Amino acid sequence: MRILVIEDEPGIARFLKQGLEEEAYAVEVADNGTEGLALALEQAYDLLLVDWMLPGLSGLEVCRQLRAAQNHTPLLFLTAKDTVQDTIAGLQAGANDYIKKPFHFEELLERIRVQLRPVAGPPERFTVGPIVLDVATHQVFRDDEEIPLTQKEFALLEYLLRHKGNVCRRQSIIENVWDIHFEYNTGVIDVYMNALRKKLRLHKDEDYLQTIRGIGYVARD
Amino acid sequence: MRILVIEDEPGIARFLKQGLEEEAYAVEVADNGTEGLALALEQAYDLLLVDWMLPGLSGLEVCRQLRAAQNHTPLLFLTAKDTVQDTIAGLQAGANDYIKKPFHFEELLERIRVQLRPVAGPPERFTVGPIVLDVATHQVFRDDEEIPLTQKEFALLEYLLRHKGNVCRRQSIIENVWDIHFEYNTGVIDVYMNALRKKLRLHKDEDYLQTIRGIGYVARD
DNA sequence: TCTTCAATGACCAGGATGCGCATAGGATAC
DNA sequence: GTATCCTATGCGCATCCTGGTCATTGAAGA
Repeated sequence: MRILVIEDEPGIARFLKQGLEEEAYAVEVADNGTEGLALALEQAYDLLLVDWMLPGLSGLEVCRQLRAAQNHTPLLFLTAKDTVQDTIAGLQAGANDYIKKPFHFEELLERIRVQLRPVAGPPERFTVGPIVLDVATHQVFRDDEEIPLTQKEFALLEYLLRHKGNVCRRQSIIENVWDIHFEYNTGVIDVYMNALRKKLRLHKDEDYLQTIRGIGYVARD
Repeated sequence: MRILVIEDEPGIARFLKQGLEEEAYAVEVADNGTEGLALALEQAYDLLLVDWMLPGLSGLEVCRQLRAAQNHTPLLFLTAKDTVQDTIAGLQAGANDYIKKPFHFEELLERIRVQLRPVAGPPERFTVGPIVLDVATHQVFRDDEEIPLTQKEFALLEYLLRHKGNVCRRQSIIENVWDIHFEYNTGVIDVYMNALRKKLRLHKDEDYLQTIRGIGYVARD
C-alpha cells in the first residue's frame, strides 16, 4: 500500500514516514502543496495524508483540486487547526477524515486502516444479467452453472463488472487489468473479450458486455 | 436516506433525531443494544449512529456482531469515552468513524455526509431540453429513450453541451472535436450536425441545436 | 417593401478507412 | 506436458469523410 504524506515540517514528516514504514506501508513525502498535488495526480497512491498549512498550495486547496480532477484517493487531513469550521470545510472539500494534532499514532494508524479496508466488505459479488461473479471464491456463474475462467479472463470480467454501467476505456483496462502504464498497442483485450463472450455463451442479443466502438467496453443489464 | 440511532439517553436521542430529520434524513431510534442490532440486521439502513455505553449489548458488541453477520452498513460511534484504546477498539471492530462527545452537530453532520457520499464522483451529465448526455456511461437519451451515437457524433454533442449557451465557432469545433489545428476547409461538421439532429429527432421548432449562420452552432434550451 | 442573388448550410450517396471480431499458432509459466 | 497468455493476421462492417446538389438565408438594390 502506497501512502503519500504532504507535510512541510521535516520533523513530523520524518516521524510519520518512519512509523508508517514500520507498518509496511510504502511512504513518499512531499514538502509543499504544489508538488504534493502533482504527485497525487500522476501516481496511484492508496492514501494521502495531508497537512492543513502548507507552503505553496494549502492542504484544503490540494484536496479541492484533486477531487475536481476526479481523483478519489482517500485523503486524511492531519492538522493543528481544530475549529469546527475547518473540520467541516475539510470534509466538504472531499476529505475522508480530519485528525487533529496532537494525535496518537495508534489512532492515526487505525483510521488509515479504516480507509484502506475494502469498501463493500467481503461478500463482493457482481452481476450482469444471468452472470454472477464472486470475488471471494473466484467463481463465475451463468444461470447457477459455474463457468471456469482463467485468471486474466476473470480479472477482465471483474474490472468490467466493478464499473458496471460505466464505459471502461481500453487504456484504463490495459492499466488496471494488465498493469501496463505506458502507451502500448495491442489486441489482447479483443482476444479476451472474445474468449469471455464465448465462455459465457453470450448471444448476439445478450449484450451484457457491450462494445463501445473506438472507446472500450461496458457491462450493462 | 435512513439512519438508525442506537442511544439510550432520551435527551441525546431526541436531539439527534430532531436535528437529523431537519436535514431530511429518515431517523429511527433504538434505546438498547439488543433491539438496535436486531433492527440493523433486518432493515436496510444507510447509516448507523451508535452510542458506546448501552444497556443490553454494548455498542462495541453491536458493531462486532453486525460485521460478523456480513452487514457493512456505515457505522459511527458517538461516545463520551475518549481514550485512544477505545477509539482503536471501535475502529477495529469495524466502525467507520468514532466521534467523541461533546461534539458539534455540524461536524457530526459532515462526517455523516462523508460516509453517505457516493464513492465515485458525481456523474457528469449535460442536458438541453429533452436531451441528456452522460459522459461516464457514454450514453445519450431523449425523453429517457437511449439514442445510440457514434464516437464522433457523441464528441460533437458533448462539445456543444459543455458550452451550452455559448456559440461554438466552426474553427473551435474542428480543433476540439476533430483535433485539426491548421486551416482546413471541410463540410464534416454540417454532415454530423445533420446526423445528430436526425438521430435525436429534433423537429424544426425544437431548436436546441441552433445554427448561427456564418459562425457556428449553439446548444440552447 | 419587394426582388434578386450570392453565400452558406442542409442533406444525400458512395467510397475509403480502420476498428473490432475471430482464429491460429508461438511463447511462457506451472 | 499442459494450461494460459499473448502476438499476428485476415476479414467484414460500422464509421467517417468527400463531393455533389438542393434549400435557405440575408443583404443589397430597386
